[in-house]
Amino acid sequence: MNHRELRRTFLEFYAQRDHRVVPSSSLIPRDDPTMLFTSAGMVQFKPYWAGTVELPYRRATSIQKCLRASDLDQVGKTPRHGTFFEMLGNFSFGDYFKHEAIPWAWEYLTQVVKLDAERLYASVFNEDDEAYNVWRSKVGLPAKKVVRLGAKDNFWGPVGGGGACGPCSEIYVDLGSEYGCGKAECAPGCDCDRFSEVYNIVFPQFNQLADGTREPLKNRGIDTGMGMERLAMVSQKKKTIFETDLFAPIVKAMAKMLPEKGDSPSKQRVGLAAGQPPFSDEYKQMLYVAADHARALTFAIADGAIPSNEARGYILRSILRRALLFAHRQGVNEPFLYKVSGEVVELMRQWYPEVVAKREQAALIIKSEEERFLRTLDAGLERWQTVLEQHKREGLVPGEDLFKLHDTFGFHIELVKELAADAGVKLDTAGFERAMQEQRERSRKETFVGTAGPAHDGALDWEFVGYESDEVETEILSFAAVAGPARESGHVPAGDVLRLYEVVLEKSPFYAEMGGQVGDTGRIMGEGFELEVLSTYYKQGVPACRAKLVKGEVALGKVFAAVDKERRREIERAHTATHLLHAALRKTLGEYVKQEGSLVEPGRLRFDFAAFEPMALSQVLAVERLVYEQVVADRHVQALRNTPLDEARAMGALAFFGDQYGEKVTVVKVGDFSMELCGGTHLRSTGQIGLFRIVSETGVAAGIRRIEALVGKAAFENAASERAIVTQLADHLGGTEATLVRKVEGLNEELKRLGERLSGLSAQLARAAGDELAVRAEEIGGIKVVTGHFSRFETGELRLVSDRVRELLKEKYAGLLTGGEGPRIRYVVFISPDLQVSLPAGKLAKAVGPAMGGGGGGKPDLAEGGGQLDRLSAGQEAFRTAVRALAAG
RNA sequence: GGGGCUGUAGCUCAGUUGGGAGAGCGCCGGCUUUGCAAGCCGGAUGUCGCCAGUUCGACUCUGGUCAGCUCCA
Repeated sequence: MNHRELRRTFLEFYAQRDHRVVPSSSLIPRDDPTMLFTSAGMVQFKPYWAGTVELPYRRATSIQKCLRASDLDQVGKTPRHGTFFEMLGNFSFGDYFKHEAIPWAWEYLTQVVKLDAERLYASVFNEDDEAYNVWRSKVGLPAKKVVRLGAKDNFWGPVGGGGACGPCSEIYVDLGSEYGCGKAECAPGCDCDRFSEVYNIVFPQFNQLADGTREPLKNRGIDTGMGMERLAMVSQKKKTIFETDLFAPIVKAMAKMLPEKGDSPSKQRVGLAAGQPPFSDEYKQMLYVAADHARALTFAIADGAIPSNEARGYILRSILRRALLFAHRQGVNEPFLYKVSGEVVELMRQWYPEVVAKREQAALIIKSEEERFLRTLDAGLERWQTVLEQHKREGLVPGEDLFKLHDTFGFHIELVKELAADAGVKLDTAGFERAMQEQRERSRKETFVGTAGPAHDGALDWEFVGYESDEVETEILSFAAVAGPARESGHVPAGDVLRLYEVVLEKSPFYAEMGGQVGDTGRIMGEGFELEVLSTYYKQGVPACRAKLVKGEVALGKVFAAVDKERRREIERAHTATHLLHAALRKTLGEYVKQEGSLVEPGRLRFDFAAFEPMALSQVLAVERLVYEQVVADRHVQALRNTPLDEARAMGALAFFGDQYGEKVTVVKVGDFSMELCGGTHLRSTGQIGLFRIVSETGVAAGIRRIEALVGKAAFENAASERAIVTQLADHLGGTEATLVRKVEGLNEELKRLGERLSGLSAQLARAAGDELAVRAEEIGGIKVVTGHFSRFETGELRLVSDRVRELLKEKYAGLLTGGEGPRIRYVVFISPDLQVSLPAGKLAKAVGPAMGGGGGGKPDLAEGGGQLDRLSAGQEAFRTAVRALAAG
């Protein structure tokens, strides 16, 4: 079956069995900081087993985009490893269990995909007799084809920091003994490539808490995953996933597109253009690596990730770099992945409209990242050459240098190993590991590591009431003492305990950081105690207030909670303004403007969006004007809560980041100007924004622009201080505000003209002074000695004088010229070339300077220094004495 | 969050015991040529990332800071 049929038949198979077909969620998991990328099909369903949300359906099936970088170094080297993959899955939430899931999986593989049942095997968890019996009696597999395995292979999860987990049962395909290790005991679960796992059926039964303990799941059920790529591989009877129709068109297009270049190894390829390649193994590996990595990059970027130097972005960067390194070894030295990305889009456009929509942006981002890395690659290769020169003789490159290459130039040890093999030198890898270990410890030591335990057990019944109220009488449901970051706790006097707590309220008016809007601060007052709330954030799905105890002792029970109203209003100004800005950008630049990220703080906001080029000043002004119009029109801000997602879409509300929203959403409408999905807090009407000012428009990455703006009081202060500057400028320059610009331009020109005139005049004066000094030179023991003081000359002019004197006296001369009006003066000492060895100017200055109450130094022919005017004659005397001493011999 | 490297003309970069800011390309003007490619002559390019400190004197040394690259977390 081709990949189209596999997708269609799988979804149909389970749809016929009453499963809701759910679209793939974004590769970037919503509000789950423990995960960088969606790495399994079940990620979007995690809460359904936990029972923390209402179930919209009890059976679901999906084809989920996934990305795993954990086996990055295997990709391209083995038949079946990849970073990006599609996961086919069927799911049950408190509905059917092992008795249905196992036979269905078997039926799909044998009846629909028509895999040869003879080659299929099953595995179950050691202790799972139930699953074992289903395989034996219901499916009818003989005992020798059902293998019992340990927790390593057949106990699944949890994915991320915690959640659903349980035993699993897997279906393996025997690819044939030629793939195997040849050992007699080779069977499913063996490390070799013979038995390939295709269908993994997980039975989520437990909920794992952050501390590692497990409790029974509320909705036990089924969670399956079948890698699209491996399924295609066995269905299409290919040796590797890269030969399936998921990769072959990409690989083929790439082989055509890579140019024959210079004297690179790629030149040796024969028959490439015909697409019938006798590729070398290395070349083939490079194509596979690039095909996989281009898929990962294209999809991740389409979902909003951007290569960068941290966390998620860094994984993308590593992936991209790896592809380029493989290509580089094959003689490819220019950006090409971005073109491959286009092929990826072509192949997948039918199922993933989001990659089509973002294709230009993805290509742009990949290309600029490729260009950037090719530059560092050059710098690193240069560094490698110098290191190589230094250590070629002993034939061993020290660990420190290896670390440096890795640390500073991003040259992974694997790459350096290849380079070393070419150059015939060995590497001190032990020393390298030591240096890496040291760096790890340095980092760890400096990093603040989390707080003690969780402040609650995750089963609290709380409610956010901050949309309506700033203050509320409520209860503390749970609290726990926490350690502060090193900085926060650093100044606690010895013996005193820093009194920081995490507090969970039953009805909380405090907005917890989410969707770019920062968390609230405020106060919580209870019986005999008072807490100052420093920040509010979600911890395991529950809003927690981080608070400092300012009085008494914390206790559960009744409290009065009050948000810092003024600060909250400033935040809401920024948030409502963000919506206006977003809409104004779309009206000004075009509907293609897409929000990429946003930060909402008291009085200020940051808004990142996808755009192709910097905004013109006129566009910035147009956007500001549009926002202004909405502010003065005082539009009503309306929040439609609990709107079904489909309905919100139908209304035309802007939604971003794929489908990371729940089934019920809040739509925020500002008049008829803006409509977005948003869970944040807002003003009642736009007039409350007061003042909105864009303060910068910059680039943050290829294809991404960033606008920073101020609102309310901060905007007012900003305008006020600008006016103060303009007024001051006008005062100083003696013009009006209207003529300022012309005035400054004029001054600049005049300054330049005066400077030119001055340097011309000084040159003339210096020349004349030199003429006179040369004539007046006194003789000391055959050496022509020149001294002179010029109160209006600086060092530069003094040097010009000395140049003229040199020109006239030719040889056997020594000069000391001083300048400045005092009390501090400057001097230069100059010596003829024939005397520079016996009487270097630098040495002379060391004698003259101190004599004048200053210092000095310089080169043999010319030295400079400074001193006091009232000790000028002492300096000149010291100078003559030194010359006299030389003359005397 | 913690390290390392880099920051000099529009671009690519030189610039060591701290002591006159440079090269190539590009740009502007003129000349030469029927035109083009080019050639010749001349010219302007600069807060040496920013702020402090040390020093008689800082592109150079020290500290801080910002930006880019890179590694670790």
